[in-house]
Amino acid sequence: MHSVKPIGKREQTKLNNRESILNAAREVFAELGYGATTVRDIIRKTGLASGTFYNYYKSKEEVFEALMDDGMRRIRPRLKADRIRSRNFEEFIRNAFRTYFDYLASDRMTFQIIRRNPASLRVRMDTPEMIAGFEEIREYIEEDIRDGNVPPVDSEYLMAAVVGIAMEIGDRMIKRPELNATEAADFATTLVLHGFHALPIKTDAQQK
Amino acid sequence: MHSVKPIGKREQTKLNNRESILNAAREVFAELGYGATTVRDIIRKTGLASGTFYNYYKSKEEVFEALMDDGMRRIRPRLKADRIRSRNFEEFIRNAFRTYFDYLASDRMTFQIIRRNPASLRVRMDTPEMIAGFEEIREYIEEDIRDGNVPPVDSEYLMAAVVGIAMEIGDRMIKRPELNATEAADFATTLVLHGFHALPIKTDAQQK
Amino acid sequence: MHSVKPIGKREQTKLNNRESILNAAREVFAELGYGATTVRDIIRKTGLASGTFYNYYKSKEEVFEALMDDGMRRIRPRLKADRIRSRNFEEFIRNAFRTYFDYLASDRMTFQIIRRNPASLRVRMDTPEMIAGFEEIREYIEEDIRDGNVPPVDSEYLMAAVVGIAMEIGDRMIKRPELNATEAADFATTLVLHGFHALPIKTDAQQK
Amino acid sequence: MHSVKPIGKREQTKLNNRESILNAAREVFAELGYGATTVRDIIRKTGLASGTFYNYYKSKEEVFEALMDDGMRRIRPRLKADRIRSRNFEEFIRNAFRTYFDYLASDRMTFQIIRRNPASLRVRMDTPEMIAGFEEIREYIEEDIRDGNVPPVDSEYLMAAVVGIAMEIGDRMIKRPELNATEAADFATTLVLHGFHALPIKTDAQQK
DNA sequence: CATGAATGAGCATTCATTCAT
DNA sequence: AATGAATGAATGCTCATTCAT
Repeated sequence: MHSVKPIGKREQTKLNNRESILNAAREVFAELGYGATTVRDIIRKTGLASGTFYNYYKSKEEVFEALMDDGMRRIRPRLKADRIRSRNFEEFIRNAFRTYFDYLASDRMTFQIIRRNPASLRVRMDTPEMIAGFEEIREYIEEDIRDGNVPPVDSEYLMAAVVGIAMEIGDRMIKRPELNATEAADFATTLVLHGFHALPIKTDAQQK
Repeated sequence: MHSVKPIGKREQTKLNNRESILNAAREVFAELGYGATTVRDIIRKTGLASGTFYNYYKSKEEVFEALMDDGMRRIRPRLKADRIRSRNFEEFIRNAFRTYFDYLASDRMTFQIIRRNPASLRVRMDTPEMIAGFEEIREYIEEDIRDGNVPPVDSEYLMAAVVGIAMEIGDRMIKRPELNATEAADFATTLVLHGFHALPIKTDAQQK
Repeated sequence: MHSVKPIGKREQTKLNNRESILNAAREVFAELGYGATTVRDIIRKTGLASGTFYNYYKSKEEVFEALMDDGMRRIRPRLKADRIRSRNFEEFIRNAFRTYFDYLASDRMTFQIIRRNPASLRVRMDTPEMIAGFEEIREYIEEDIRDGNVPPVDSEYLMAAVVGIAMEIGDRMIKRPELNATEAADFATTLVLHGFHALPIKTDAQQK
Repeated sequence: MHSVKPIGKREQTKLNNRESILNAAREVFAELGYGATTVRDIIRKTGLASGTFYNYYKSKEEVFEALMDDGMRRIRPRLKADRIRSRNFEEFIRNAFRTYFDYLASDRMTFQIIRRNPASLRVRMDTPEMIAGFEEIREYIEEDIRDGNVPPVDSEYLMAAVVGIAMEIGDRMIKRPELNATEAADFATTLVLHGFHALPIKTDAQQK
């Protein structure tokens, strides 16, 4: 077996540069917050020449979008897998929350962009990839409605609720001293499936 | 009968200026998005001299914070009233969602700040007032736990879920052609109280 | 008698700054040529802060235009005076050329912008003021046509010819070791009035 | 029979590239104006790689010069022919103007470089070729002075006047709705030969 | 307390040019 | 000879902020 697609030195450099910029951006965003970050900050951390940056992205917005899309792109296949291996809506919701909180815990750094900011300004970008991800969830819901597994509810609102819960709980989760994705997923799942009075009881160990 | 609290001409001017700045800011933020707005833009719309601005606020962050706090300050008393007149947790949740979605519908403009942005960048600022508002909700929950009205669940996560649901559903609501705060409140309430299978059935009239 | 319009310190500064910028620009343009000059070069020579420049002009084009207009504005009244005191077209042409070449000789510097450039790039800006000046000449011609002093010729072309002659001869004049505006004016006038065979004979003294 | 000067494939490519660059430059200059045009713009329109450009010219100045020279080089032989076939100075002047205005009408595009510019900045480059062309005219004049056909006038000024008339009238000509090189040539010729009162009368057809 | 011009640090961006491939 | 990504100096310009009036 041999390398199917040999990569020239030029191609390699380009790949590396793109990667460098993304990494630098991730760090700077996490450090300074999105609003305070300037293109120059990213370039500085990159070590590349300023002109080079513009061969890859043309604004910090574009880098940020790439970063967000990157995250979403990693999640969506898992979400699709969740969907396939779940036997019913309950299971899908459970798996999806689990997937999301696990991912969050592992890539904590990217998502801390949100924090740090002096005035704690939170930023979220609805990139095409993210919107597509949300829509996918919505479609799953509609499929289940069609199949009679879910009552004919407002699928957009249900999706929104799921997303909102994931975001806010996820946000609190990564601020806690020790990350417990399972706990967060259980909480979110139960709430969506059965409402607050079915929520897991908090044992002493979980109190701070 | 006389004016209980006579206001000097100077005081009045100060009040007016503060108000002008806030209004100008609200409009500019809604128009340009938070990120793209500069202090200059706000000043320009104000008609005041640039130096004057700094007698009131010292950055766009501060104005934005004031704007957000303003909203929160208007909501919190209502939330407290909701709390008082509610006989149980269920009622409180219902009233709180209702209050929030009604407010959102009435002050749609301020909240559209979030939108508009070319790259659809969403900005949210966790001002002290907002955090306090969230904490208040959390305390209500804990009170109810202590009183045995609510099982001893993770109050922070429950609060986060409620907030997340309110935000995301609220967000979708104001994007819909006709605003229906009742519908949104019913949806959110039922989800939190009994889970998704109890959600209101979508009638034909609601489908597009 | 007293100063009718006392000028505050602020006004004075503004006047001075405008003047400084214009002077700096004139020098830099003369030194580097129009094309090679950058706004920063002008600012540098000015000594003012960079932002200050933009309070007065918003590009080098605008400064250049101001400079050109400035020259034209100084000439036009004299041209009008020439017109008034001339008893016929011949006299007007003679006086006008004379006025122009005199001005050129006195303000040689501004017009040397044109020169110096490595590739000897010549630049001319048709500012509104200049166009107006040309049109004025044209109108004088048309007036004379109406009055029967000049045959009904193509006034635009005649104006163009006069302008072209003035420019090119003027250009050669300021490059000569010693400026002789009278000689240039005589030459141009005779050519326009009677054609080349009536041109003044060049004496030995004038040959180089 | 065989090709007298066989051209290798390499030579052909080089010729093509040179041609491409010149054509691209002509278009870009006409579109953007000289000042606003960058080497990049030219390269982009060319389709060649940026490095390739530098194998042929080393700046936009050089390309512009080549472009101007190109025009001059096409005119000069015709001017020389005019000279030869003219029996006297009058005829030469007439033919020369005619040649120039015809050329202008046919290559209108190149000369519109001058126009277009937002601030109506007019650019003229005195390339060696152009200077040589002007000098040639001057030499013809001096020859005629030596031969006694023309009185001993200031040949530089006369040449300058002819050039100035050609330029300014030419400029107006190409701005007119329908190009009439004959009319322009007649006008210019008569002015130089006999002065303004001999100028062709403008018939009604020519008035707008 | 209002005013608004001056300030200059700092930013985004472009661009001519080089040079390894 | 052609290519096109990398380079980094340099530019135009904005902006928050100050402070004399």
